[in-house]
Amino acid sequence: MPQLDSGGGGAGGGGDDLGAPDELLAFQDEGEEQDDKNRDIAAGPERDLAELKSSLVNESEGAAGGAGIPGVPGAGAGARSEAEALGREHAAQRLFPDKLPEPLEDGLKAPECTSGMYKETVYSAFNLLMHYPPASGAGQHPQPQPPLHKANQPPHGVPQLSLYEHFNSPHPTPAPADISQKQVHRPLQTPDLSGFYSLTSGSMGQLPHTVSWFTHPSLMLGSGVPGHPAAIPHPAIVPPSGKQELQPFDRNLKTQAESKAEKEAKKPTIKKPLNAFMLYMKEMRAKVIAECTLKESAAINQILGRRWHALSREEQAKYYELARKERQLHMQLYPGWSARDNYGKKKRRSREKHQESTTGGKRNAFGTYPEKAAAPAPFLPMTVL
DNA sequence: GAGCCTTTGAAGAGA
DNA sequence: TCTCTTCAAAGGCTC
Repeated sequence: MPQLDSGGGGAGGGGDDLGAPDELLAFQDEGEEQDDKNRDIAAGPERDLAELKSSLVNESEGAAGGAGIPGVPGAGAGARSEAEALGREHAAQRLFPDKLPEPLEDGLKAPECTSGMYKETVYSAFNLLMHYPPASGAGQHPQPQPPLHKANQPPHGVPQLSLYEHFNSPHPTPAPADISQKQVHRPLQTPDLSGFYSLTSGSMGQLPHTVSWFTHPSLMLGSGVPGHPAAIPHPAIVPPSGKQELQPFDRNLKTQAESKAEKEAKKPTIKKPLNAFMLYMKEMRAKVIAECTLKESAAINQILGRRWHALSREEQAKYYELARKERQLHMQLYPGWSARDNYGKKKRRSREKHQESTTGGKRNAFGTYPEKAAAPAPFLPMTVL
């Protein structure tokens, strides 16, 4: 479905039915955009890069002055020209030292961006893709391959693995314990995990073998992994708000309705599978941070967004395919899960507040600022005054 | 400490 | 069917 081969890539070949139409659409669109993209890359990348760089300079270096206000379009534009002048010379080199196919050329780094900060142990695209087979046959499951790097160890020390990484890691054992410290709910952990890790596919039949060591209450209830004695969650599962559960004696104080509501609220959240860009971002974030000594995710994401567009079709196809695999795996792990489950949980933002204050200027989900701001909000329960 | 910012893509909701 | 909205990650920042 995801026509990954159509682009002459060869990265595809997955024959699954879970391909998202978006991929095809994306590529179709890019078929046209690609020209622009290539033109962009070939003709004037430095200009764009310089602009981006300058804005980043404003944000990162000039943050104290408050000249660059992240999130406010046009903010810091005054300082931009100055920064442009300063940064134009180095921008392209510094931000995009990779005119070559990016993810696989870690060895090339702009000198000014490699001030000893870059560490190849950080999750890199290479690392991720090493777990991802070249799709030699349709319907085949990926064979775990030895990673080039020893560990996926982000700077903060907590392994951040995608589903695919997680389940295909040849050394999955330590991950759950570490992850659980930060973001994973561990409902039924037993001390006898070592043997559990080594379980073979068994009932999980078609999943990679490493999947089997993972179970979760939701899984055990609904995914055909009945009777597993222990649960080892994976990165997609986090406790709500990352908070500790109430102690039993606390619960006794609650009314039944309250406890029920609480119980509902305390259900571990199953996160959405990462899309292609998210996977790409996760891979390249550390690299950008290292190269440009940036830490603000907003700025980093801007860079990554541009880099994403600068990627070749084949390179993007890798991530689309990877994302498709993640979705497939996610689907298998949580058959009953729907994105609806998390809908509205996170963003209870005061949209009314925003609309009141920025009528006409609020950025929509597509990152643009629609002129017709008077468009009626589909649901605004609080607008009754 | 919750939420914002910023990106793209997937998917849900509603017209 | 189309448009709009929300959520995925991330970490500094603001209130």
